[in-house]
Amino acid sequence: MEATTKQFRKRNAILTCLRGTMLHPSAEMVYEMLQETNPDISLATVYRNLALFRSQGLIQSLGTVNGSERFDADTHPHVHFVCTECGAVMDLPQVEPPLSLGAAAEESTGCQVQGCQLTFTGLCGSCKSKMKEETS
Amino acid sequence: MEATTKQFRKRNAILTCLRGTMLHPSAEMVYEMLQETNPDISLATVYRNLALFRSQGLIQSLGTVNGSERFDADTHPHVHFVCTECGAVMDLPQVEPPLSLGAAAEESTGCQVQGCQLTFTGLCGSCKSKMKEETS
DNA sequence: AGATAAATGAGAATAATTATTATTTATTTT
DNA sequence: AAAATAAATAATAATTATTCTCATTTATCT
Repeated sequence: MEATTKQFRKRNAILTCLRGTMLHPSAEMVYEMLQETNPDISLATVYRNLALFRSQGLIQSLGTVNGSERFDADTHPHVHFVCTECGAVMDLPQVEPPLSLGAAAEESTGCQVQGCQLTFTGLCGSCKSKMKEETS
Repeated sequence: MEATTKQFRKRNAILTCLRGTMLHPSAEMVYEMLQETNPDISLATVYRNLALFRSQGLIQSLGTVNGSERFDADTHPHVHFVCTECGAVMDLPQVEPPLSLGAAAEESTGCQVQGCQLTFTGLCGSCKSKMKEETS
């Protein structure tokens, strides 16, 4: 038990970090968040384990925002919003992912659909406010 | 007229190339496609002008596939499919983009929605076939 | 305990993209 | 039309995110 836990201490810290945030962070962001509690984890280990988790289906990639790949520990189908101003990525739990469209896609193209990603882009609440201030 | 045309000869070649393909190419792919007709265009010029076109709203980015950003000269809302095996990006004109969901997103979050991107991932027809062969 | 295997740290290597600078090309001014 | 100014480009250096390498640590198995 104790030994087993210790073996994956860093690995678990990375997964726990990702599961405990709503920021949909990049590898670098995970690394920085871990500095407080686990300053002995290297950036390479973060990258390595994120790749591992993804290959295991434990996490998903949301694509890149401003050049950096963003990750999500929630692998259930759900919709995202990306702020083009500040790069924030957030869930839109109020919006239903249109999974039914996947079947239509398969029928019409002969592709085999495995995943679906719906992302809205625009200005988040706080960036929208800032824009108004600057104008007024 | 003549002079004006000449001034933007390379710029136009890049936009024309993107408008004339269904491949949703990367900057590198555009560069390679242009080699036949415009071997004197440098890769930097391709990058520079793609960034310009995007800032002007003439083209859109579809995000990165296998590390490279892909572009689309069709800025109307439409759905895409990305093959996780070969990296092909194709339109799914049969699938209606769920634009109405954008309003719901705005109401529930206070964000200002400006764009919407729906992408299905999986195996394209030809990669699906190859998989079957290997299994049989 | 000794041998084997897995995980990690540190930094080098890679690949995509962006920035810099000199040069070419076009436009405007005189 | 010549000179001056501005824009676009080529070539390449610089940057940034990510991956790879390898020596070292740490754990597991015998």
